[in-house]
Amino acid sequence: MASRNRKRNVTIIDVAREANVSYSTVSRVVNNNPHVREDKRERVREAMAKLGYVANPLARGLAGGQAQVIGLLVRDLVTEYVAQILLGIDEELATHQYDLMLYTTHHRRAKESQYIQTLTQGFIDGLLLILPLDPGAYLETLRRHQFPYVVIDHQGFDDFSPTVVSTNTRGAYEATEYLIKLGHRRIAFIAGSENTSSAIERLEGYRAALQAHDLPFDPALVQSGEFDQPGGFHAAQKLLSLPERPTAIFAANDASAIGAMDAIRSHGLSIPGDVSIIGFDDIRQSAYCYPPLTTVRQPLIDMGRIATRLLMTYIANPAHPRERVVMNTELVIRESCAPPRSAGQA
Amino acid sequence: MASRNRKRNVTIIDVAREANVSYSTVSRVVNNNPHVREDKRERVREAMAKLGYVANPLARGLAGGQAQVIGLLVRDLVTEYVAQILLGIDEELATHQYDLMLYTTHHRRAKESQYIQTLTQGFIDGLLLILPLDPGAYLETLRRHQFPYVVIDHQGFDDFSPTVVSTNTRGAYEATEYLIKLGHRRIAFIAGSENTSSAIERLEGYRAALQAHDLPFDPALVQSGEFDQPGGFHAAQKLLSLPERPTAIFAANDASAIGAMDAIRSHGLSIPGDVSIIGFDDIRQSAYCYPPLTTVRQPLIDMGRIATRLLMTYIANPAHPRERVVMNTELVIRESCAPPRSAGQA
DNA sequence: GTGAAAGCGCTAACAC
DNA sequence: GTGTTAGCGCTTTCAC
Repeated sequence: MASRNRKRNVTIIDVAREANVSYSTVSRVVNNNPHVREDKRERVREAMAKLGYVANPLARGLAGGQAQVIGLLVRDLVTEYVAQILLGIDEELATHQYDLMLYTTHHRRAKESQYIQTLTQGFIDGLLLILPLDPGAYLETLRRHQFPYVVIDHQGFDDFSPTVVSTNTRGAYEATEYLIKLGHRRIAFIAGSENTSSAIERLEGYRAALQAHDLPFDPALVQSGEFDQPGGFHAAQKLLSLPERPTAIFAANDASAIGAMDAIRSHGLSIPGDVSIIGFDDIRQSAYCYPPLTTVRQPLIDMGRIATRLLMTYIANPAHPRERVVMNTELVIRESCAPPRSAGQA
Repeated sequence: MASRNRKRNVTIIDVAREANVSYSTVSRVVNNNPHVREDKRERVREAMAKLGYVANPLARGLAGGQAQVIGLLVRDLVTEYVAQILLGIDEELATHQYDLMLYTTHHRRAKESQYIQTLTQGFIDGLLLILPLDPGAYLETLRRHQFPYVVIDHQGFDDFSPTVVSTNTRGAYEATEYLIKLGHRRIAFIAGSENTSSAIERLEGYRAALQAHDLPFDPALVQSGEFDQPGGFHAAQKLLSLPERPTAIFAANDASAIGAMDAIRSHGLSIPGDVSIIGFDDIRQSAYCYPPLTTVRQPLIDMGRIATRLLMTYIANPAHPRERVVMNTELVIRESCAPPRSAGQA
């Protein structure tokens, strides 16, 4: 264990000596405590500037104050989905003088609760969770610790958690309805990872739209795509090998839609001529794939931003009532959908 | 300032009491210090397990130990380029029991040095820097503090810094040569942000290839694309308005290449029929844009991974000699390049 | 309003 | 090998 060769940094004590006050006064100034006379406050400020004082977040955290850091718990960093949310978080954070600690679970449940343990020790002041794997296991812990947190894109289970979600069901409904109105009758669905509520809700939206338009729900037309590109590819493979091939595919997210597009082409079929395809999320790739993907836009950046804003509120004011924010999705029509070849029959 | 309602966590002292040893012994066990008798070590381990002890990183850091956290200093999170490197870092970190602290400068130089100040206070054990803006200003500070760090994708300025880079010059040379061999004579270059060494080196590679093949260097054919999509778009606009239009464009990165593709199409030109285009990086979008982009692949994930591995080495062994790792680039041929229409003349 | 002093949980000398 | 103890830099009572 190599010993740290840390040069002594300027501490609160140096500042106190320079300003000729006790060091608790310096602490008060640093923390904007109003009980300091104006002239002293000024003197301290000058001393801080002169010495180039920077608070030590470690010491602050340890002593029970704010570390000025929030944590972000995610499954992985691979997806554009997470990247976009992260973008929003980061942007918002910049205006709050907070830093970000990244906790990646790499899809292992055990890691989630393990992290939560460390977290509540003062290293971070609050926690953002994107699409948690198994929240039941530890949201309770967070609440008991009165630890500020906000969940992004997860609902169900738990009605007490502050959450930012989007209108998954309605978005899926609209996407499916769009295909129906184009004249499609055999519409397949590439589902997301089971037991994520967004996946479940999108499936619900799909079924609801079918039902509303008196179309039968055929379980054979639903394949899991695991929310990723390879998953979408394989799901589409199966769907396209069906005796009665679907004329349109609705994928539960863009990543699996893009995988599905590969599969469609590898079957020698054209998009949207032979098969229409629609996704969900509107990640950057979707506008640039070929043909540009029609999709349900989820305001990911805003979701990250708003979740962060909520968290900041809860940190500043622990008594603040916890909210649940629902963001609107929006159908973005590009070029991957067309009426089916047999549309005339409709 | 809301006071933290922190429930008392299990500390080293609780473990010591449970195991009936002094708490420095517990500390030794936690830190794998060999000077502990096996039976006591075992007893401590059991006590830790029983009580569910988790070390407090704050206290460890403060007391001069390792916080088990490394920092990552980046300009922004917007780009696939950074996202890919981050991916590699994250993957490698997972095998090391280290966590990641994210510092985003949002392109403001002042923030960079401000961060460095806080960093050297023990919050993190080491620092990774991606494409630093103004390293001269603080790499010296880091060195003086003997603070472990690794720079990704930056060279020049500074010969003492451990670095991971790729063969920018050679990659650009090969890309340009590829276009030349296809028969192109008027090859434009969309440059990256000035004063980043990778941008400079890619320009060098481009010039060197022209020279090697006895083609004149025409400054009018070089436009800055700022390494991003809008930048690439505007640069291409200018290039395509030139009296003698280039038949091929080499963009200093994929993001600007994709922007350029938009511009080419908006001029009513086809790719690669009228204009060939080649990029640099090989981000995910490149394989999925239309037509799929020929590009110079830079092993971004590996660069992140290797940089992290180096950093881990330096943290564990401060005396370890600092290295400079150069990663090979590779030409990835897809469908955005073809011989010029007038190739017969060549 | 302000200072003194007691921790926060831990590492690393230092004794034995 | 193992225990004792002095900090690390700060927040927060508690007196005055």
